[in-house]
Amino acid sequence: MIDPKLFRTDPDKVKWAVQAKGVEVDVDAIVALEEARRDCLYQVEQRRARKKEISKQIGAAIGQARKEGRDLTPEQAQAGFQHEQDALDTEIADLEAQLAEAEAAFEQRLLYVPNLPADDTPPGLTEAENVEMLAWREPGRFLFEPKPHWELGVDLGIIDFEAAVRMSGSQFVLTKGLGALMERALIAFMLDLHTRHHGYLEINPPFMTLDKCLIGSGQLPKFEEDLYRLREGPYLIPTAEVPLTSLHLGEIIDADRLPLCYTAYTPCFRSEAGSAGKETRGMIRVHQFHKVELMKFCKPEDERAELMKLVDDAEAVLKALNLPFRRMRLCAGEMSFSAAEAYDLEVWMPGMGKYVEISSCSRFTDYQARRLNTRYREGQGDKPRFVSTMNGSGLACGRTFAAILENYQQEDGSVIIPEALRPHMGGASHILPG
RNA sequence: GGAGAGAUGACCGAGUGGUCGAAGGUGCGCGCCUGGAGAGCGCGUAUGGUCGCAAGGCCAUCGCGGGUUCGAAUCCCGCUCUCUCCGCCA
Repeated sequence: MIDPKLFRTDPDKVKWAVQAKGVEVDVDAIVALEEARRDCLYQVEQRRARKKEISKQIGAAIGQARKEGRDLTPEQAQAGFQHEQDALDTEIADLEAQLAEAEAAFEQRLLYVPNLPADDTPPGLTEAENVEMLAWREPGRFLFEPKPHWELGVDLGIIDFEAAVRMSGSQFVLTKGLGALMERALIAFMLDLHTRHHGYLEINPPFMTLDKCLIGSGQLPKFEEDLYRLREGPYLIPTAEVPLTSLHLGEIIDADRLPLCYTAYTPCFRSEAGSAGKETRGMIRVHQFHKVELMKFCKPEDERAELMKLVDDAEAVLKALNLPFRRMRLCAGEMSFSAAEAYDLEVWMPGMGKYVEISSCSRFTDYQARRLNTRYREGQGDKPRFVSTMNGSGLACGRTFAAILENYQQEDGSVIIPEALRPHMGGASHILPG
């Protein structure tokens, strides 16, 4: 969440942010709730202070009497205060109810307020306003008509949509043979790259998570319908971002440990509500896919630089696989709810004839850290401050798999295996039809 | 799933109704001492909220949520988690 104080100190900035992201939030109503909350709090605290004072006096009187050897029962000590205490009790009970209501309403609304975009975020609400930062490698020229990956994969016998749909329903996919091996190789390759060369620590987290973590990273309460929930229990993770971001829930981290860089492979489960019929061909949009995620905790002042390094780390995978891509800076409205600054990497898909998102890298300022209460301490005696969090795909494996098929296809329908993956595939160099 | 034990500050650990936000220790910071280091000595060391220009005041927090009481770390109820034993299991 954003700093609740902003509603008092700079409500216009919040209004600007909400509008920039194209979100419907009544900021004035939240400001009013916050004021009501504070007013109640003051009233309650004043009465509680008086109550405590009386109790202390009673305690002191009893103690004093005991010291002097007099006999003073608690009832006698309390006698003169009874009336005032009763009055206070009634008032406090009443005010506390009001306070709880105001607080709950305020906090509830706060969860629906998105993060503030960075000041230099390109304005806009749609994909068309995203800004291309760089393009790496021209899309390859083909002397034949390149096929989309769903045709290639099926023809090569390494993807089986029908079997997956039969056993699990629409928008599931299954790989087999060299296809399954290549997916596994991609995971291993990406993890090796990030751990050995980019300094990330590998994490193998649970694939189920509690709602507090989903609230922490910003998926809940707003995007409940996108998630799979186990019967009355935890949810299946929609991305490794959730467990990774929750790694230091409630902790205060020593500053000299920062930045903390983590990478994790996990499957991702998404209901993709509302996307039925949209781009459903192939393995681009499915309910379950593999992803290697990158995630960092750092100090606020390092956040921007760390994000750019993280984007580089994600791009390194595409470069190592020699896949043409471009880097897009997302406009305000295209960024996720919790993000302040975001870049998408889009890989060229010759068979589909377009760029497809394969990584999304965002930084979240203290938005997630505030919800998860993850802080750091600069030095002994310093106040803890919220850490900055960021993450990015490095990369989505299914889409990378599809991109390899499409970019490495040959006229005879075979696919060359990228050099970088061969050590992970027992040295295989081609996937041949038949 | 069954039985038992436990959860206190960065850490260890005291505290079973009354100035307890919490003894003592460790760690850490500052100072003294020293040629220097160590030892020793002194002082200081939670978080959040709220009011205040500030100094500081006030409120909350001893796993979480309720209750009893004028007053709860301490008593009662529910929950969560950890540990031990039993059962089951990849």
